[in-house]
Amino acid sequence: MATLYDVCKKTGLSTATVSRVINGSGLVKEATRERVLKAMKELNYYPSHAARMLAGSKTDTIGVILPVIDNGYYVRVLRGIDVVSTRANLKLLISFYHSGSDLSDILSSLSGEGRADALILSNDTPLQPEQIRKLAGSDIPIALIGQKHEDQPAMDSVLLENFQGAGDAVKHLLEKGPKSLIVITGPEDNHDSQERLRGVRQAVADAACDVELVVLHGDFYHEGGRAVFEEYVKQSGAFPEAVFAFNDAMALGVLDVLNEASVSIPGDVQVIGFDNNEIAQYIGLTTVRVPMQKIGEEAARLVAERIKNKELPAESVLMETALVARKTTGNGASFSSPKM
Amino acid sequence: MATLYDVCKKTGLSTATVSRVINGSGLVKEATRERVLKAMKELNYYPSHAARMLAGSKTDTIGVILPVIDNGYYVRVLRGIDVVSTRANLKLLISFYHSGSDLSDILSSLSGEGRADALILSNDTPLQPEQIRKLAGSDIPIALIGQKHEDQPAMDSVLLENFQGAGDAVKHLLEKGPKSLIVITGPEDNHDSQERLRGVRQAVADAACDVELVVLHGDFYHEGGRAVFEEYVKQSGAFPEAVFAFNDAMALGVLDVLNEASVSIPGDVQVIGFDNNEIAQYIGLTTVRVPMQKIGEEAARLVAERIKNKELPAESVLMETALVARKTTGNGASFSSPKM
DNA sequence: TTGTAAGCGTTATCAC
DNA sequence: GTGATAACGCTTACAA
Repeated sequence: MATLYDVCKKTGLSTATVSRVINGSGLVKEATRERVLKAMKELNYYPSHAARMLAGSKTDTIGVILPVIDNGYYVRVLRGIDVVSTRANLKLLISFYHSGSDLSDILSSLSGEGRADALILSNDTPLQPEQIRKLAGSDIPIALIGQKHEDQPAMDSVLLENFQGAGDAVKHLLEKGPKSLIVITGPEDNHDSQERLRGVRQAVADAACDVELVVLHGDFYHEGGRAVFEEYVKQSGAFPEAVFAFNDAMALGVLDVLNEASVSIPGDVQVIGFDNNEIAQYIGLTTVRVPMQKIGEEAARLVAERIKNKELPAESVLMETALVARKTTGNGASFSSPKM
Repeated sequence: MATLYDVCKKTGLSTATVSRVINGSGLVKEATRERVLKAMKELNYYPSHAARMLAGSKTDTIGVILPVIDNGYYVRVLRGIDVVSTRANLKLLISFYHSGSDLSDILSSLSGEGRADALILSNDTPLQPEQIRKLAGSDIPIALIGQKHEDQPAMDSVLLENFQGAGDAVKHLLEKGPKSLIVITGPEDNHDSQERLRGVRQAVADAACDVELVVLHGDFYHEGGRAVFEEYVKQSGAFPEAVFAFNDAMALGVLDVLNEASVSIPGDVQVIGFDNNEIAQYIGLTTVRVPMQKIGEEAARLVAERIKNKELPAESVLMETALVARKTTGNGASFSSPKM
């Protein structure tokens, strides 16, 4: 591997000058510049990332921490992060965590060992913002996705318009004047879920009609949604007229139950999900669109800016959601299950 | 940030000794060891990754290069890579490329700048293995996914049993004795697609029946599959009795056309895809399962081993595929489109 | 505009 | 077992 010294030798210049042309910093005569560039090409020289990190104390790397991906959601977020960080010439060091992994280990190796200049941390973390800040050290910029934080320094967040989105969903459902409305939430400590529930309550109150609102506690999983809904149906002995699941996966579980009982959708029961995932689009599930890629883009933008200027005030970006009305609430052709 | 020196100061030991306990290398008296460990905790010391890289010339990082993910396929592969690399204490530096990005840039920054100890490169690369090797330098271990290579040093590969899988699909289709069989391939230069086509031809020959085999050229995309099939139907003025699309996305395109024409599936037309993606599972598309996560695991295993021992002979792992018979070929309940 | 030289925080080779 | 000390390949004041 050719080193900076080799380039110096070949050009007869000092390390300082060669370094300057590599970094585009400082003033260098154009002729010199070209001489250096030429030598670099000829020697097939690439600056050692390790040495630059050590001497310059920056890594050009963003550490990304995501929950284990298998639902297609975080892939899109990741894609957004990638788009922006590539543009900013930042590499992505990615860690996935699941219930078994120790998040503090990940944080310390990313931040403590200095492998990254900034962190993007997605929601569903078992840690509170304060703990994250403590574990990651006080210096590194952090962007939190889907997690609220109160006054942590150098900590940005990308939030979702959950309240609004959930409200829209409920309004849409109430248009047909159902007597009962079931909502199926996510995990109790999930911020998104909490906000959605607030939105639901508000919308029901605003509607000033007398639907019966029933809140069922789900877990954001298909099977979980199915189970909790099935249980409810069994208990109550009847189907509700409207169901709003706080994500698409659970809505699919609800559809399973409905289809198995040959209930007409949306004739007898309307169903709405949240996310607008691939299957929702494919089968025509009415849902609330989440701009996943944009979320990633914003998170990356925030940390990229904060890397350049650490003094920036903490920013909190709110991402828009939008109701996508489809067949399961009576828009377009009638819904027919793919799972007969 | 506390440094090694701080630990030395605090313990009265030399850098050599402290370094030894950090790395678990060399002999250190147990009492000393504990003293050091204690000091590290107290100082909240983490070894600088940059310095270790520079001095030790290893990065503990695998560079992963994947096509832009939006089909859920590579997420699963990534998950597999993650599982194994986490276990081996290797971090993942991930780059996505798309037609617009310059793969050679990615390779040089990962390998040339020494950011990674090994590379995992997924298929659909515009580059040949020889070019990849050249760009990445001759030293770094590389595992190729889904790409054959001839005798590149320190280059492993993870291949798929495409031939077999495609053959199984065809056999399954021919059981009902269709008069015509359409296959829709991927891009012409795609290795997987080529092998699948070989498998198809062989199976048709072996069957020794007189199906008419028609090969349509697709692109692995839903819309592309739909378009090419629609065109065929228009030209021929009739529906074939069996369709084998070389991935699930295109098979969904075929189903679109069939459903719009209210053709009975599998009564009139049988359809098979390839991949076993989420939608295929959901709607009951017969397909060939690809062990995506296992592919990632194998790739990571290969490079992890090669990092430890560069002299290992090049290895080529063949991953099993398996036919998953579902409704679109008459298994289970009859198929009914979700997209009426 | 260019050069000198002092770090950056480890690892590893020798000695002791 | 432990300690000096020389790399590792760059960045960046400070000089010139």
